Amino acid sequence: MKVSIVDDNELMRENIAKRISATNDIQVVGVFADGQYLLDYLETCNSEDLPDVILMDIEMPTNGIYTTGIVKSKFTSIDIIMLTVFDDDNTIYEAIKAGALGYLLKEEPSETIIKAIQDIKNGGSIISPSIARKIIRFVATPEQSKKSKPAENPLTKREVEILGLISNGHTNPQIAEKLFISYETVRKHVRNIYEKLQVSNRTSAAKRAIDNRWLPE
Amino acid sequence: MKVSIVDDNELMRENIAKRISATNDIQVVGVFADGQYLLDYLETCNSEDLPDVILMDIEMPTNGIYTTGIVKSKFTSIDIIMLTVFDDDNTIYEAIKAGALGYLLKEEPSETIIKAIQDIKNGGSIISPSIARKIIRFVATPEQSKKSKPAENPLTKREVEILGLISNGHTNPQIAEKLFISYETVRKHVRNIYEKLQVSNRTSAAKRAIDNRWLPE
DNA sequence: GACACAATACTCCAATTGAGGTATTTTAGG
DNA sequence: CCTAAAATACCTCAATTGGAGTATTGTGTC
Repeated sequence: MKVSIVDDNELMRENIAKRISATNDIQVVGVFADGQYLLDYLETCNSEDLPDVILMDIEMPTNGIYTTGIVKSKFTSIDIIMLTVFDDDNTIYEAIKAGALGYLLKEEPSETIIKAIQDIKNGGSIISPSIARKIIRFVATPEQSKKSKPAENPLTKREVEILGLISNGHTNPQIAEKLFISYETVRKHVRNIYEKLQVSNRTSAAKRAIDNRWLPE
Repeated sequence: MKVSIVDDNELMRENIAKRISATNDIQVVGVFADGQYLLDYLETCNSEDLPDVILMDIEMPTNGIYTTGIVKSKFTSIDIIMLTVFDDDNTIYEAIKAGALGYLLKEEPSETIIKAIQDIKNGGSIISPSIARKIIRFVATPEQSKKSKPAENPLTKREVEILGLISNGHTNPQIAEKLFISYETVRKHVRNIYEKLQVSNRTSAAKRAIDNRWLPE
């Protein structure tokens, strides 16, 4: 299996290369100090010479996340494992979005890196435990709480109900019919809604309701 | 470290118990055939006797995902590792949502299970490689493509611009002023929008625009 | 340069909406 | 039981909106 390594620290990349090439089914076919050097190299490669797996550092002039995105878009068969010291949520998230299939901290022992390379071509992903925990937390976080917290809803139950119908594009006569109340009553509710929300038309009110997730899905 | 095991297969749970209790910092303090039995046990426990970690199977009368949710809500200090044969996306996702911090397939060797138990109290998570791959794919999937694909946008650039202002609650006179065009022209655009979208009021039009993500964020 | 389409602008009419009231009946809590 | 809030209902007037036209001026493409 052909593996390339990208890391701006010379000692580190040579060290990793030596450690993993001791395994007989792994062959290091390229060691680069920057993402751009890797990209240049890949462009010159015959497809049969392309690496199967790339171990990618992040902090480089042409950074590893950007490089990962380019590699995955141009060479879909190459799998990428991030090998870095970064463990903040955003870096992890961006790396995965860019297409990384594994994420290891540099502190991992050689056997783990080697297992990651082998597993990745088998459809598996190896992730350092502390990184895995952060990814799990990310998945467990409800969609809406990732965004800003909604404002408190000052409306009554009936008002929310009517605002929901407004948001769906219903007119006042349609709402009256649907709720079995008079047209004038609907209008009164609507005006009360406007006053509470400090708006003066139904589209603004609908926007507030949607933005704040006041309406049931 | 105190570990409990929940699995409806007697052979399996005894087997796991024997394998992990060979490690001297792990002590099996409860083995249950169903989630409900575990919950009953936890209720009777003094807090100092509660397990630190639970290995949880999924397929049981009181299923493991439900049980996980209850345990995490009542006993926040207990960490839960799923130990199961299920590897479908939805089961994994639901387990994580319920609060599982680790996810292992039953095929994993004893050392991996033991390492998972030790790591979890250290702030790490161990996930079987094939499961990890699926979680990574999940995180990498763009938010919107998890939902239905948006319809093709039949509107012109100017129409989209105006629909955007409508969606923000602007009136036609306000839009006219903002775009330096006449009020009557705005109304013409708006009517063209309605015709193309087959709607007859601005709130419906705004809803379509938002639902289909036609507007820039 | 011809042609389609987008963008601009206007008129007229009817329906809906927004803003200001008042008033009665339910509902929920103390 | 009493009271406050919510829900109901109605009136009036002005502004905005929606629907139906017509017409002129870019703009880009073949």
